[in-house]
Amino acid sequence: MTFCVTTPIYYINGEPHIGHAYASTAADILARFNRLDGQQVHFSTGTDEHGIKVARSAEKSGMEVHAFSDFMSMKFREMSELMNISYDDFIRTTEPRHIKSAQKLWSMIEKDIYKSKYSGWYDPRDEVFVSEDEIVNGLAPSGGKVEWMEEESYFFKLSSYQDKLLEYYNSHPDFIAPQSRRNEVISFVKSGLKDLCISRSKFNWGIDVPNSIGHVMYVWIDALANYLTTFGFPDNMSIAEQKMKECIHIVGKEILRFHAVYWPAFLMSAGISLPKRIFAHGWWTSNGQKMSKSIGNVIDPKSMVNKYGVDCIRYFMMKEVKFGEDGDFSEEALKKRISYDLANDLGNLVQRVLAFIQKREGKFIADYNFSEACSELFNHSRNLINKLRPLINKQDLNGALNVIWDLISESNKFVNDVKPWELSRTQNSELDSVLTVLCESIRAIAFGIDPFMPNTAKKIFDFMNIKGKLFSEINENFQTQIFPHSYPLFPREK
RNA sequence: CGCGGGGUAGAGCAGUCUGGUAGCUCGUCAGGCUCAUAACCUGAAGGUCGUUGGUUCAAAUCCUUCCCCCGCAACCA
Repeated sequence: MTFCVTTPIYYINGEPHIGHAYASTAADILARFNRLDGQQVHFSTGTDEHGIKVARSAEKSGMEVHAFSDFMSMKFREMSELMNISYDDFIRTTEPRHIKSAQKLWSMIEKDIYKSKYSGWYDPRDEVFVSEDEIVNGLAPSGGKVEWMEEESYFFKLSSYQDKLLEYYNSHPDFIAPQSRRNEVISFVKSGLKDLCISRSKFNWGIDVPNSIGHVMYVWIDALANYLTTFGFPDNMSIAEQKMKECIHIVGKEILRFHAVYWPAFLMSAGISLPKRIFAHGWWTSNGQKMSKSIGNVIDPKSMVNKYGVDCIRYFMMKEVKFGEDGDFSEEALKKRISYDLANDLGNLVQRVLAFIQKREGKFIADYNFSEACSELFNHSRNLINKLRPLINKQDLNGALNVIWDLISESNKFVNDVKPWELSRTQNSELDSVLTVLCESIRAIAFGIDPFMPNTAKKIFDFMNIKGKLFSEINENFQTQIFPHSYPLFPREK
C-alpha cells in the first residue's frame, strides 16, 4: 500500500505566495512522516496552466503562451525547492501525459455529458464570463460593460449525483475535513445541484474536447484530472485506482467545493474509487489584514525564507495555527516563535546536553542503567512516534508539534531536576545514564521534527552520528562512541 | 427564521457530547538555578465562562430569551 498525498496544482496566473508555500509544506510533512515511518509514498504537486486568464496574461507580457507557461510553472517549481518540498512528481497540465489523461477521463464520463447552451454575463474587453457578484453597476471588474451572451457548451449532469454524494458523505464521515467545512459542503449539496458547464468555445488555450472541434475543456475536468495523471492513469489503470483510493488531497478552502463535490461526482461517473480524504486548509492574513496586491502586504515566501531560513518558516506556519483554521502571519509573531520555541526550548536543550559531552572531547558513554526518573523520560522518548502517528493520520500537524514540544519541555525540566552539572563536579557515575537518556530524548525529538524541519533534524543527527533514515532507529540503543563537534542550532542574532 | 460555526483572564485558544466550585500558550509580577544560545525551572496576580429565564443538591457544560461576530449560499482555481 502506498501513502498518497497531493497539493493543489497551482494556477500560474499569479506569482507564488505564502498560501502556496503553506499547502505544499503541509503536504510535504505528511509525505516525509510516512516515508520515515517506512511507508511507500507518492507525493505530487504541480501547476495548472490552461484557461483564458493565462492566455491573456501571456499576451499582456508579450510572451507566447507556451513560453509563458514554462516561465510561470518554473516559478512554482522554484518555490517547491525553496520550501524544501520533497515531491515525487511535479505535474503540469500542459504535458502530453496529462492531456491524454484528461481526455480519457472525459470519455469515461461521456454518458453524463450533454450539449446545451451556456449563458451568462460576458465582458468583451477581457473576453471572459463574469459572475453576478463580480458585476458592479453593470460593469465588469475590468471596467467594461457586460452583455448577456450565449454559447454552445458541454454540460455534466451533476444534478443526478446529489443523492449519491450525500450518501457517500454520510457513510464516510472523514471524507471531508475539517468538520466545519464538511458541514458547508453537505449543506451546499442539499440545497440542490445544477448541472455543470465543462467546456468553452470562446478561447482555445485548453485541452481539446475529444471529437468536438472548437471546444476546449473548461477548468474542472482538466485541472482535477491531474491527480489521476500523476498516479499513472490511464496507462496503469489499476495502480492509479489503488493510489486514488489511498490519496489525501490537501486543498485551500476556496477550492474545497471542486474537490468535495465535482471531483467525486466525476469519479463516480467514471467508476473510479474516490480519494480517502479531502482536507481544506485555511488562509493567512498579513498583520491582521487580508493579503492583497493593492495594499501591498502579500507575503513572499522567498524573502521570508532568505531572511529567516526555511525550517523556521515551515515551523511557524504549522505551529502558529491549528491546521484547517485561518491564521495571521506577522514577522513579529514569527520572531517570537523562532526565539522562544526554537532557540530557547529546542536549540538550548540540545546545546546544554551536548555541551557536557563536548567537554569530554565528545566522548559519549552509553549507560542504560536507569534511575526511576531516567526511565520515565526514556519511555516517553521511545513512545513519541507512536503518539504522533494518529495525529499525523488526521492531519493534526499543530497537535503533533505540541506533543513534540511536551517532550522538549519535559527534557528541559529533567535537566533542571537532576542537575547534571553537580553530578559532573562530583564525578558521579550517574552522569552517564543521565546523558544517555537525554540523548535518547533528543534523538526522538529530532525524528519527530524531521518532517517539519528536515534541515534542523539533519544537524542534530549529525551531532550524534545518527543515520536518521527511519523512525525504527529510535529503538536501537546508543553505543559508546565519540560525538562530532556540535554548535547552536538557532544562533541568536547579535 | 436559508444552512453552519462562534462569543471563556490583556491577546489567542481548550474545556461543552459523557453537568460537580475553570485550563493552556503568550503577556505581567515574584522567586530558584547557573550546565546551556541572558537560555532553563517554579510560583503568583488576572475570568460573576455574551444576555434572559429555567431544570438540578450542583451548569461554561442541559433547555429557553435576546444581542453580537464569522463562514457558506455555484462556474469563484
